[in-house]
Amino acid sequence: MTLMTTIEEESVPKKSVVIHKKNLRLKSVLSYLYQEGACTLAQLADVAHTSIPSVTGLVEQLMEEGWVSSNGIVTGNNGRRPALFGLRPDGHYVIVLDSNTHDTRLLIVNPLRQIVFQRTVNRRLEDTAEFLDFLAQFVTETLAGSVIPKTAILAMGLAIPGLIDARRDLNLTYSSLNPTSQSITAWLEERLDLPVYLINDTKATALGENRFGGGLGKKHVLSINIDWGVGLGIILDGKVFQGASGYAGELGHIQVDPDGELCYCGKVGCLDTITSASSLVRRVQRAVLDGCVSQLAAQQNDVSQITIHHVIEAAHQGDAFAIDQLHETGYQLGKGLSIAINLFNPEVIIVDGVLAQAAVFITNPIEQAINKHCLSGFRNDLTVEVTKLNGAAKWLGTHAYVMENLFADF
Amino acid sequence: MTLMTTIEEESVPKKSVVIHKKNLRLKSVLSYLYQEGACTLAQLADVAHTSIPSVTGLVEQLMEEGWVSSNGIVTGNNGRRPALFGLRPDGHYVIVLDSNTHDTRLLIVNPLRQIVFQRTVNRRLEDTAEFLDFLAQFVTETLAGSVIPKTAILAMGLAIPGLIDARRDLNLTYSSLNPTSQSITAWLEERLDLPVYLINDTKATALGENRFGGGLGKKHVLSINIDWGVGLGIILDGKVFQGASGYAGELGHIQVDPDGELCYCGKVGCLDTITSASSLVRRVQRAVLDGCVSQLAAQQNDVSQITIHHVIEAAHQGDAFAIDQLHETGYQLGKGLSIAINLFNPEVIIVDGVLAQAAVFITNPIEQAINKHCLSGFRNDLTVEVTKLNGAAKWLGTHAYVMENLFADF
DNA sequence: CAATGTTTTTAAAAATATTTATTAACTCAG
DNA sequence: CTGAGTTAATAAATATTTTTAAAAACATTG
Repeated sequence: MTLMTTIEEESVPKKSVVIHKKNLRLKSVLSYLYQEGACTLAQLADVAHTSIPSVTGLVEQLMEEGWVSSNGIVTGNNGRRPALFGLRPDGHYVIVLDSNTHDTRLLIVNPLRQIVFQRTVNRRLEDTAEFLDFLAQFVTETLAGSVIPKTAILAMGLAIPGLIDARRDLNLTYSSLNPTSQSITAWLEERLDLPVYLINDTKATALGENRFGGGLGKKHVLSINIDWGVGLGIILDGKVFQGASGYAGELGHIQVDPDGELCYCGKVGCLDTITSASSLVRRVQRAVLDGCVSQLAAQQNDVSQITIHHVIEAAHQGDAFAIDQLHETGYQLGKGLSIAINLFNPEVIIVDGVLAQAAVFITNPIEQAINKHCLSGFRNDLTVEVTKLNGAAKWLGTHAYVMENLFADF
Repeated sequence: MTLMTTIEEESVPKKSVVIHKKNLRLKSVLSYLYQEGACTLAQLADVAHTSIPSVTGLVEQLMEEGWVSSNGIVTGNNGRRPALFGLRPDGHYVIVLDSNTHDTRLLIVNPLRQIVFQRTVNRRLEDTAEFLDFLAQFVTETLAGSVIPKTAILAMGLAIPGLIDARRDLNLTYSSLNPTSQSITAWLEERLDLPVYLINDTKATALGENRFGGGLGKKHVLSINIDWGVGLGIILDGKVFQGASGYAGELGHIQVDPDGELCYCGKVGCLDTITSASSLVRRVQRAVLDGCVSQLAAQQNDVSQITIHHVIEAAHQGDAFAIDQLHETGYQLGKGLSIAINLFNPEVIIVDGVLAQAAVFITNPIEQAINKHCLSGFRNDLTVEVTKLNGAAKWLGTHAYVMENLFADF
């Protein structure tokens, strides 16, 4: 599947510099249009570092290829109004597949980041070889049943949790997923006949926040995803930071308590064991059994029914016990985050995941811990925010990851 | 002071794209020549993404401006031998000023990274307003006494320890250094009539290692500098990582022991209090007083004479006590480093500073700790090395920092 | 030692991009 | 509602860069 009419000749071994430069300009035009929406030729000439006549030619080419369409004109300005150009919403769809510990979700997203099709299935990510089969089948089936023709789909992005080897596209945590002699992406690409991009879910969330959420325009962003564990997504210099192998950001498994609980990773006293949403719920359940004073005590006869949502709900209603519990988790999390802050010196920290709904009940204790455990210099340039994307950060980030990689491959 | 005959016109508000592109090409040619030494036109055309006739023009221009000279021809190859071009060693000198807790050192370095003049004065970095005066005077005096004309000097790089605000060029640790209403660099620039670049010493060391030492060609490098404290220098994507404000990499002040010693930073149980060379010496001195079995016990009547060099020397001679002490420091350091590894997922860790002389006596325990505290994925792609630059990493890195910034400003 | 093959350099031609100038579209004031 | 003032798009002219071709420099080999 070709991305676009390649400018390249058939049998030229070394890419000519003029083609290389033209591709570079096409890439920056498309990236800019993707990020900013409709733009004028002047703006595009600016970002592509070229002249208006040149960029006019590029845009014409992209219009012929179905990427771009004329998109009205600017109003209100003085003088002649510039024409606007933007990505076309039809065609060039990307599949975003999000498989996590709750369910599996497939989105078909257009270049304007609108969801044109959506399907969720109640099957959670499993550490089995069959699960990849399921994913491939799920995609194939869904596509067969949808009105969107396969040829209109450009690529797929797969966001999953776990330690992902970004060079070999393997998942070290859910290692049964890895095909015997191939990468996850190569396996899926073969089955689906589509370019596939693999990204860790937390990294996708961070990218989504950086491109379209609270971290918009910021260079260095940390995003924490509090769910089963604590995931840290890192944006440095406006790019997803992967590290040498793709494992960067394992905050959940740094040791914070040498005498702590045994973590599922095999080590002792990991941050995960203290500050994840699941450990919070476990603590609450135990306390309710022990007869604590709280509206959550109403569930005393079946504490297993208590979920993180109940705790957050209770806190919002003023339940002191719930607030204290969230405070404790937030404070411990903030302590762990302080380490990351000392090392990364970020501009924003964005709280994502289920605990984001706890709003100030989680950000306040985090800030408190940061104030105590970081030098003042770090704090002055730092804000702690809760996501405003309402859970969309992950798929938005996955989509952006796919699109930006596609553009980069020109 | 102009870097080179600017191609820019006098009163053009918006830089024309053709000038911008030419400057970009000049920059990549100069950077490449600086990094690689002598090159052929074909190589330069390659890195500048342009044609050979074009790069020939650029090189001719740089030769006229005194940057570049013809540098012999390649021998041995088949076919016509290409001419080599390289930076000229005369002129375009850069002053490297290194002020630390031991002494203050001034180097004049040519574009080939050869030291053409050197002067060390036995005055250590002080947290006083007068110290900046001293630095300026030291530079002025030295220049006046040297045969190198002031006009041949392009810029100065100042490497100092401490938390440096890279956007405002202030030192938060040695805060008395900061001029009342200016940055450190602006103040020095005014006094010396030279562009001045400020860089944290550990970051300079990391850059030196990445460009010319063990981290050569690697993308993600951590360099630890063990001296009075523990400094972590971070190279990500081949660039010095500064973070939002320039504070990135404060490994020394993450809390590793909540019940530990009080650190000079005001917090408790910082890594610095456990793993710095100075704390190691303190522990050794105490043990010697307590009558431990070691060749170091010979100094029992005046333990204050025992330095880190004695301990390392003893270890190399097989002294079990010294080896144990180094092991303990290395292991604790490795534990702290494991956190940074979990977050940065680097390719190499390079040990610098006085403890580098301890060689395997320090790297072995570090590796041991990493093996215990990091997931296997991280370890597989990671090596721990001792610097091979013999203490030159810092000034080499400072020089590279200045040169690369100068080129970038074209 | 000349012929052949290889690679760099230089020169001329072709392609491409940028500037400048012109035309078009539109406000707003009088 | 007309003309001055603005800004955008287009066209023509200019400049630059790349490509292609030819020449030069050198090694190898029969």
